[in-house]
Amino acid sequence: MTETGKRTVNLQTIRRLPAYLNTLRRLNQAAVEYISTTELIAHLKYEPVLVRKDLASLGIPGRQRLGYKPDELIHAIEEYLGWNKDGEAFLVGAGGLGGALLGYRKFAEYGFKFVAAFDIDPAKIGKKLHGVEILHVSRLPDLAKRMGVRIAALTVPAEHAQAVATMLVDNGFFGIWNFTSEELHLPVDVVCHNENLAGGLALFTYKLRERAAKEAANDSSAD
Amino acid sequence: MTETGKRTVNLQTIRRLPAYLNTLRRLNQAAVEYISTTELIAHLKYEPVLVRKDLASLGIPGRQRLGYKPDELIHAIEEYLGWNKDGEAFLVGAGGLGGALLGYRKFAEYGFKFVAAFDIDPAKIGKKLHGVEILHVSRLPDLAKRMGVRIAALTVPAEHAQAVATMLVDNGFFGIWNFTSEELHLPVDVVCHNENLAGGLALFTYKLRERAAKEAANDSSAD
DNA sequence: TAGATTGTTAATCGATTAACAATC
DNA sequence: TAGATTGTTAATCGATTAACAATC
Repeated sequence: MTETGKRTVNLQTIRRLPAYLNTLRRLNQAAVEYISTTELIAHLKYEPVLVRKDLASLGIPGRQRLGYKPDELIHAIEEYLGWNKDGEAFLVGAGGLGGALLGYRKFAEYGFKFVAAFDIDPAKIGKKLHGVEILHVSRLPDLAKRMGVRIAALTVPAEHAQAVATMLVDNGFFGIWNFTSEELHLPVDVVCHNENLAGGLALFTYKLRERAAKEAANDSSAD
Repeated sequence: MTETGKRTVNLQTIRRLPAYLNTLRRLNQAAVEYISTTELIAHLKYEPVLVRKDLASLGIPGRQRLGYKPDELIHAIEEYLGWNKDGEAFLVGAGGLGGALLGYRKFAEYGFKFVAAFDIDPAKIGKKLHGVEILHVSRLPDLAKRMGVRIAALTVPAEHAQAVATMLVDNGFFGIWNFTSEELHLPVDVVCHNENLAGGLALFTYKLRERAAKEAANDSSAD
């Protein structure tokens, strides 16, 4: 029974950690010695208990009446997420979304970096986008081997997603951050995380309709 | 008691609906008369029960032994999400991510359209990005009124997010699709949906670390 | 001491999955 | 009829919230 007991990581906690990290870093510049959940929720709008539970899972203790030491928390979050050591990834598909990701400044703060970008469009090859050179996909296998990169963000058109993903896996990649709307079929030991923009839009428009319905109900009851 | 009973919308179902919509549309081109959950899960990898529950919430019935009529489902999903009538929105912040959203083809399929984009960078004003003209933010209030647009996607730098959001609300906007890492403080009747890219990265890198840990465990037990 | 806070255990809520009945 | 499927009710799982004890 090699370490089988502790199975309870809250995935939503992990989703929230970067938000804590952002606010903590900002507040830390003011060089405060302690920060309480009360202060945190003034910026993030979570329930106080939720924050304390989230922070508790980092394993670093707060001090009653005072709160937590911000830099301790910051380190603990970075450690927990593995954002303390630099992660290098390839970007495949240097279109609109791909370009946006290459230009996304915050990644540097999170210890994440795109070291090369790939495309098949001859017009793009050889050009630089936000300081990252765009290469032809045919060069990917060789470069991946030489640079030891085995993680990639996938921002190709949906119809090529599966083929490109398979190619990546065949070349030893074991982590794919999938920004396409395609559900990828991959070996079980490959980590794949789907971003799903359409799902976000669905939720947003649904909330809008709900609001509209509520408003209509109020209007009719008001006369 | 005006219609208070039925409070149980599954938000995760809503998130998944676009995935069904995509596959259904594609399969519908093959002009099949019926499609079963068995066929759907060959493309999407959800549990069969989950699919049936999701589809059940649309209120349209399937036929035993056969499945569902794809075009019926398509219409029902569009209706359910409000994607049958065109939604017009402004985009505020024509940087990398903003540009990517303007160029995102799928939005058209979802009945969603950006009719104007705004920025403060003089170098961008007047130019067109993916067919959408970029205007100075100062023109936003007037245009919003004239065009009747009250929904916006927010892709400005984090430090301006709150100010711009407040400005939007002051000008009658009631829907904000927030792509910044900032948690916005807005009146309760304003619908705000956060996209949170950093949270996605956190989840992805966490899964990667988990995989690495598992692999290390396997390696040591293998010798 | 009184009060603000952490931190934990139990209760609740929401979503998924299991079991199975219904039926074409 | 047998078999594949829909569709529903109950069980389970995971995450949030409520209640409260501990303490500086």
